[in-house]
This record gives sequence, structure tokens and C-alpha cells, in this order.
Amino acid sequence: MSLAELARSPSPSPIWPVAGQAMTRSPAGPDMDEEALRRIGSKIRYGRGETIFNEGDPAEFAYKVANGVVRLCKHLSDGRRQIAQFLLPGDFFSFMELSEHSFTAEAVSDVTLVSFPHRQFERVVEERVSLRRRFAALLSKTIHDTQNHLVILGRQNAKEKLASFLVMLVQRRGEDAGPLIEMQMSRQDIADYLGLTIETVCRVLSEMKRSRLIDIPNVHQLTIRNSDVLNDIADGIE
Amino acid sequence: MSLAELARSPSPSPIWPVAGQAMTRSPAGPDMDEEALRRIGSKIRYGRGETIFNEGDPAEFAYKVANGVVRLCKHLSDGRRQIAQFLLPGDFFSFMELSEHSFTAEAVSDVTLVSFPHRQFERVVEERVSLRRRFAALLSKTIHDTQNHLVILGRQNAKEKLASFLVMLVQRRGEDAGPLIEMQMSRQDIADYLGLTIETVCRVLSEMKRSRLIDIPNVHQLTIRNSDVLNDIADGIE
DNA sequence: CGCCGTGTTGACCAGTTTCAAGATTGGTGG
DNA sequence: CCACCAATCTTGAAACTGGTCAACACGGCG
Repeated sequence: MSLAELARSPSPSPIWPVAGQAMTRSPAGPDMDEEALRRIGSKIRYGRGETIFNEGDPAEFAYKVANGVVRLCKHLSDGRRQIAQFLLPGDFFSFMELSEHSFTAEAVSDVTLVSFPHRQFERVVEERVSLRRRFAALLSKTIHDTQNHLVILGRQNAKEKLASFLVMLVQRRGEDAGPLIEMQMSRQDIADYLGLTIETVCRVLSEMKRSRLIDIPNVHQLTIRNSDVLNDIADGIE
Repeated sequence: MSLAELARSPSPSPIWPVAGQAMTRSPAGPDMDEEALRRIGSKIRYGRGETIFNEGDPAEFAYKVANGVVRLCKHLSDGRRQIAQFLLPGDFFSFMELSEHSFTAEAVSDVTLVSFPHRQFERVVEERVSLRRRFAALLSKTIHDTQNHLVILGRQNAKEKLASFLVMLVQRRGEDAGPLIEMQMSRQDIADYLGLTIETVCRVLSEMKRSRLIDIPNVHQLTIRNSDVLNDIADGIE
């Protein structure tokens, strides 16, 4: 099971080795987990660009993306912005926060979320070993991903950053989904994710297009022509 | 309780709100938690520069820093390096990893660690609600810190980066510890933490010294002369 | 049809890196 | 205790990447 799958589906087996089997007080199993979560969740919609919550707001809900794309970001006082994560359908966020949100969540596109009141969510997770493992593993994976993001921001140049970003998009779509990548996010979003300016993002994408690495049929669509070379660039090999 | 304290001491009360009280199968309470951990831990020493484990190695132990400083880093194939975290005495690391380490851990100075076999560590944490909460909160805090690190790497200039780094050092030492900051890490370590070159780190520190923001009595010691201005620079206000 | 938001491209500039030359520090052995 | 060596740190000058500013293109929509 890939990390990407792990992040978005119930875990049928323990994520990391555990010596003993702990007890549950509720019917066990992933299906029951899904059911338990479903019962405390409610759907909620946000329009493109709307703020879901702000950094510093009291954390009242955990969320799962049902549809659309969400960005988690930090804003500096002078308007600079850093996007920490894009969340795609199936992704959870804000699910094990301290009492205040540590980032702002905004709708990249129109989105539908499932929201879980934090207290109930904590209770359900507290009761179920399998859910506990799943969300603990999800936290670990988030740290893992964020640390890779650190490398991208701290030690890669513009071309490598874009290559890493595109490779990430491909991996998260699942290898099956065909060559066409739908990018809901704007050039500004990409720039703020990669620590670049919008102009540099444009220039590098154009350059990749000229060198036949990618095609850009449409501003929000993209296809990879040579994923081997793209991977090499992302890994700093070329 | 500050986040910094939270990271390094047992949690006397629940970190985030929980609806119901879950049961434990073992004597409860923070003191008992410490005792339970102590019983499965063993001391282990590493010399300055030694590798504790490599990225990709099977994760067999969780660690607590007893003495010295540890760096967690990622290495690129061409020698570039990004440091994700410095760990100071009292800090835990690698405590809720997937089956393989997602980063390399190296000794910045001579260090003493307490190592906990992962299976036993998981068992103890699984058994104790208070420990579960404590380490879940620690994971959350790590994500929080890493996201702030993203902002530093992605959206701050060299001067702001150094200011943020120094402010972090001060905050982690505890406000009480006097004005002298002992920096165990080398200039190269600082550069690799901030996504800069060693030369830029030197130049910015010299500039800060010239403008009477800091003093550098010794390569590995530093005092803050004007912490208000330093904070403003770190926050991008000035 | 024209306007507005977004994206693209170019010219120039600034901040950071690179390369290179010393200075300082710490450790080792005479 | 001091001399020497290696490693680390500091500083300067030149080169380069990415940023800034500005003009223009594109596309959706009233």
C-alpha cells in the first residue's frame, strides 16, 4: 500500500508493528470505523476562494474533503503567503489539532467537506484502536510529507521545484487516471506552495513546454510527456 | 503551558478536549508514565558527527535526548542537505514512525540518548491514555513547527531567516536561562536548516553584529542585544 | 464588444551563491 | 607550553538565479 493510498482510505491492517492487541469498546473493523465517522459528520460547502477557518480560530471541527481542493496556508503580516498543503478528495485535515488552528484553510475550488465536531471525533477515535492507528499514521505521513516539502523549499531550484510539484500531482492522482492532470489551483497557488513568484512559475512551465517535457493544453490542465526526465529533475539527478 | 514546555515535559492534563474518559489498564498519571517509559529505555551514546540512523533504515527505536543536540536531516544524491529539526535535551524523536525512518538522525555534539524499542514503546503508549495524548499532541506540535519552518524556507529572506532561527533558539532555551545562547551546531548546520549557504549565514550574522543586534563572543556562543528588533525582523515587520 | 481577472513574456535589478583568499579555532605532538 | 596542522569560519569580488516592474495576451462574462 502506497503512502498516498494510506492517506485516503481506511487501513485494513496495523500501520506499524504493535506488540499486543488492545481492546475496543465498540464493534471493530474498518467498515465500522467508516460508519462511526459517517454518523457524526455533516456536509458543508464552500465557494472558490472562501475561507474555511483562519489560523488562530478555535478548532471546532475535523474535516474530510468530499469534493474539490482545499489549501492550508500561513499568511505573513505583509501579505506574503506560504501554502503548506493541498488537500484532495478523501483527505482529512485539522483532525488532531491543538485547541487553535495552526493554519488557515481556504477553498481552492468549490468544495464539499464532511465536518466532524472535534469532541465527537476525538471520542470515536479514542474508542477505536483501528481508527487511532489510522489517524496516528496519517499524522506521521503528514510530517513525512511536510519534511519533503522542506527539502523542496530549502534546497531545490525553480525547475526542480516545479518538477517535484508535478510529480506529486501525478502520484496523488493515482497512476491509473490517464495522462491528463487537472490542476484546480492557480499559478499564484503553485507559486505560494513552492516559494516562488507567479512569473517564475510561468517561465519554468513555458521552458518545460518548449523542451517537450510537458504539454499545457489549457491553463488548468497539463500532461507529462517525459516522466522519467521529470522524475530525474525532481530528484536533482539531472 | 507553552508549546515548548509541552514538547519536553509530561502533560499533567489533557492537551485537547475529549468528551469521555477512556479507561486504562495500568496505573495512571504522569509520574507513572515516566516510570513506565524509564523501564523500557536504555542509555546510548554517540560522538559528535556520528550517524544515529539513516533515512530508509528500519525503525526499531524511539529516542529521547538526554544530553547534547541531534539533527534530523534529508540528504540529496548530490550532497545537498536539508535539516528539518534540531533536537535538544528532553526532546523525543522517531517515536511514532512508520516502519522505515523518513529522515537521517545525526549527532551535532556528543550526545546521550534514551532508546526505547519500538514495540515496547507502542505497547506502553497504547496502554496509557495520558501517554497517548501526550505523544499525539507532540506529533501535532511537530507538524505545527514544521509548517512554520516551511514559511521560513519559502517566504523569508536571509536576514529574516537568521532572526527566526535565533528567536527559536531563545524560545527553546527557556526565557530564564540568561542572555548567553550556546549554539552547538556549526555554521553549516545553520545554513542547512535555513536553506542558505554557510557564507550567507556568516555575512548576515556579521551584519547583525555590526548593527548591534547581537554579540558573538565566540563561534558557538551568542547574545541578543535587541530582542524586540530581532523579533520584528523574524516576523517580517521590519 | 469591451472589461476584468489571470496568465505570459521581456528587460532590468537585487539578493544569494559561487569561487577564492585569508583568519581563527581546536586538537595533537614535540 | 607552544608550534603546527586541519577544520571551520570570515570576508571579498564576480556570476547567476530568481524577483521586480511593466507591457501585453488570453478567456470568460456582462
